[in-house]
Amino acid sequence: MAKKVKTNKRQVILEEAAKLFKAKGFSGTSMRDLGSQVGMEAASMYNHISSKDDILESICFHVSNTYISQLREIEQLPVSYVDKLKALIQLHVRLMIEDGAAVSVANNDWKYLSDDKLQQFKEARKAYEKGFAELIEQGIAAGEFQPMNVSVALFTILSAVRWVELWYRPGRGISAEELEENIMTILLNGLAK
Amino acid sequence: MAKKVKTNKRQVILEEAAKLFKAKGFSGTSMRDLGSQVGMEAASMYNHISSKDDILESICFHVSNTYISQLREIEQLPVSYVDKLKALIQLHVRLMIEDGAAVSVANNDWKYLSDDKLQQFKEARKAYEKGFAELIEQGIAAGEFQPMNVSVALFTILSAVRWVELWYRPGRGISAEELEENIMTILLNGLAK
DNA sequence: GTCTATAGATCGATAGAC
DNA sequence: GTCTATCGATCTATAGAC
Repeated sequence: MAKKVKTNKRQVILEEAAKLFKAKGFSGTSMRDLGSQVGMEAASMYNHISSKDDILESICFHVSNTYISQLREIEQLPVSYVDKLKALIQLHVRLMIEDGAAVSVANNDWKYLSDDKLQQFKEARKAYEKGFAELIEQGIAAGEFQPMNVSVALFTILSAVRWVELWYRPGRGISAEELEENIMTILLNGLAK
Repeated sequence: MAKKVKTNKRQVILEEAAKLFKAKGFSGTSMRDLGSQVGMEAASMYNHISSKDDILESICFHVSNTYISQLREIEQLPVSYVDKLKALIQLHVRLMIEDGAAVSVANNDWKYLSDDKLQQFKEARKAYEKGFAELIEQGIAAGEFQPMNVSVALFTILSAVRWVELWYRPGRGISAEELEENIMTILLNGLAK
């Protein structure tokens, strides 16, 4: 017997919630808003999720887990630091394009996580930033990058890829590949001639 | 008779509101929260402001007006395009450091502006981006910048300075000047050796 | 101009019928 | 598992005493 392809209703709720949270913020989105987007009464959703906080947690940790596991893979690649940095920039641009709403929520609404989950999320983010920073540090030590303040470099890179969330639309006349290339060129080679 | 130095209570409300909106978002901040921060009952603040939306509008348009008027000045300077770009990056870093809470609100909570004000704000932002983009375009035409996608360059620059809002603390062991220099170097010359 | 009290709307979440 | 109905809390804003 073929396994039933389960269109998990919880998953639908999480996806619509990410879109609404991105558009109106976690606090600005009511369970009634979300219900009408999902096609359900607010009360009915509680058969699939346990609370509004539950939704936020699922979205945020799904994103942070994805980033961290991908970083671990990139760290192990037998390539130059320049290529590792390129791979990371590519990762950010692609996650932003493929799962932009969830990434946006993890970037902007994580602060509404309840106490212990907030702590967990901050630690996950710190771990990610630490791994990323080490990669930059090693790249400088290896002579592949200019000597510079590692924190400034790290956050400049992380921020430079974040605007994709606010700006990118499929019909904008630029493909994901072109976008990655342009951003990488600016970050690696600079704007000046 | 000396003119009374007016410690405008409205101004205090706006400043505390910017801090709270930055920390908890516009929707996540209640008038009671704000009142207790200001040292007043929520109801009493309505003698100084007309609504919660009024507060948000004042903050957002104060910021957008500042950016636009400064851009107009920089446009008129008799210097190279590289120096104009440097002046703009400096402007962003300094406004972020000096008035970070308000800038943060204008960056993140403008979407809660009510209909007509939202329209106005979007137009102001578009005007700013247009002026900034033209500066990049002219710099490319003058041979000072690498030929590249102007929109990508614009938003990479704008984003690269935004993280300062999330990261900068006076005691972080880096001055505003060092910060500006580091960011300018990365954006103009790139990370690669 | 600040307060207490509260109107009126809306919030997250639950109870219980079906 | 979805609905209607509603609880109790909290929201913005106003009324009116002082």
